[in-house]
Amino acid sequence: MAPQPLPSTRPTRADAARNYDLLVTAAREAFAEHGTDTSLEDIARRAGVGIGTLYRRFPSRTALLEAVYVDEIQSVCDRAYDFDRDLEPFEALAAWLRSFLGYGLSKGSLAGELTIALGKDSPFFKVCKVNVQEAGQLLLDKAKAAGEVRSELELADVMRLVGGINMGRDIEPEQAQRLLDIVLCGLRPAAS
Amino acid sequence: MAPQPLPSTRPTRADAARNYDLLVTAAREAFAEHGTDTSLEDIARRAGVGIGTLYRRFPSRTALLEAVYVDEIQSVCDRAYDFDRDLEPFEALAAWLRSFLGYGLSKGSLAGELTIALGKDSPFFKVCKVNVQEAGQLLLDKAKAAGEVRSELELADVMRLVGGINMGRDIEPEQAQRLLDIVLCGLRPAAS
DNA sequence: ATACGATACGGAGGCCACCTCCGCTTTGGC
DNA sequence: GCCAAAGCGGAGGTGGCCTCCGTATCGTAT
Repeated sequence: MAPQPLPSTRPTRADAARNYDLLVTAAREAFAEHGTDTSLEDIARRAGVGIGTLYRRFPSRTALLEAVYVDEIQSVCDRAYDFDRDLEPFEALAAWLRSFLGYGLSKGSLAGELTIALGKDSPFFKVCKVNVQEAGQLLLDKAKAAGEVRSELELADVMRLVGGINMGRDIEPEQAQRLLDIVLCGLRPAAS
Repeated sequence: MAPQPLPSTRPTRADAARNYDLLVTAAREAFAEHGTDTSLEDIARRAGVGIGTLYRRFPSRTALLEAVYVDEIQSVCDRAYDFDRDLEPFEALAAWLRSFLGYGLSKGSLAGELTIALGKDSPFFKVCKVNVQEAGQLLLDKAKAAGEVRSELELADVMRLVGGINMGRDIEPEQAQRLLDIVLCGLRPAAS
C-alpha cells in the first residue's frame, strides 16, 4: 500500500556519480528556462560533460526527464495522502488534481508528458505509474464511496483529461482552473 | 453570419498551380500514412518537386497542414449547421464535439494542432477560427438558452478541453468517447 | 604502494531534418 | 517571338540525434 521508492539510476563510481548530478542539475535548469525540448547537447555543454556521457547515462530525453523529476513526482504522490487525511473525499480529489495541474504548469508540460507515458511502459514509469495510480485510486474510490463521483469512472480517464488540459503548452492559469472545474463537474453523479 | 470562405494560397501561374496541387496531394497521402510529422523533404520527393518549391509555397509545416485540411475544416464548420437544424440543442452540441473529436482521431492529431493554434494568430487560423467559433458559438448559445449548459462557460474552454482529449496522439476511440462524455456532463448546469 | 581489470569519459563523425539562397528555366502578356 | 516577372530546384549551411571507440579514471586485490 505504501508507495514504493522510485528507482534511481544514480551510479556508484565516484566520477560517474558526480557527472550524473551535474547532468541532472543542468537539465533541471535548462528545462525550467527553455522548456523540455531543450537540445540534449546544450545540457551536456551546460553540465560540462561530453555528449557521450549524457547518452550513456540517459539513453533518451525521457530518461533524463525522469531523473530530473523523481522528487517532484514523489511529492505529487505524497500530497495525495495528505489531502486524503485533511479533506472531505471530493474536495481531496479536487485538490489533488489541482495540484497535479499546477505542477505541470510550472514545470513546462511535465504533467502532459507524464500522462502520455502512463499508457506506455518504460521501466521507470511502471513504478511511477503504480505510485500515482495508488494515490489517485485511493482518492477516487473514497469520492465514489461518498457518492460524489460516478462509480463507472476510471482513474485513467480522469488523469488523461486533466493531463490534456495543459498539453498545449501555453495555457493561462485561470483558464486551466476553469477547465478543471468543468471536468470536476463532469465527475459528479448525474443530476437525475 | 454565413461562414467566410477559407483563404486559399493557390497560385495562378500554370506551373505553380500544378506544383501546388502535387504538393498538397502528396502531403495528404504522406500525412495519412505516416502522421503529421512526416519529413517535408519526403513530401517534396513524393510530389516530384524540389524542396525549395515546397518551402517557397509553404513556409512552415503548419502552412502545409492548413492547405491539406482546408476542406475538412470547412466541413467541420458546415456540420455544425446541420446538427443545429436536425437535433435538440444539447444533442447538437454533443454531436458536433463528437465529430470534431473523430475528425482529429482519424487525421493524426489535427484537432490538437488546431486547438493549440486557436490561441495563436496565424493569418489562416484567423479566418478558420472565426468560422469554427461562429459555428460552435451558435450551438453553445442555443444549448445555454435551453438551460442545458451552464451559462458561464466559454466556447474556447470547451474547445480546448475537447482538443486536449486527443492531444496525446495514441488514444483509443472508446476512451476518447468516455472522456468526451465526462466533459459533456461537466457542461450541464449544477444539479442543485 | 602498485598494478590491473572494469568502468566511465568525451567528442569526432555519420545521419538526417530544417531551411535559405541564387543561378537557371518557364510562363504569359505584348 | 521577346523578355521581364515569376517560379524552380537542389546544393549547402546549421544544428540536433545518436554511436563508437581510443583514452582516462577508479577501486580493489595484492
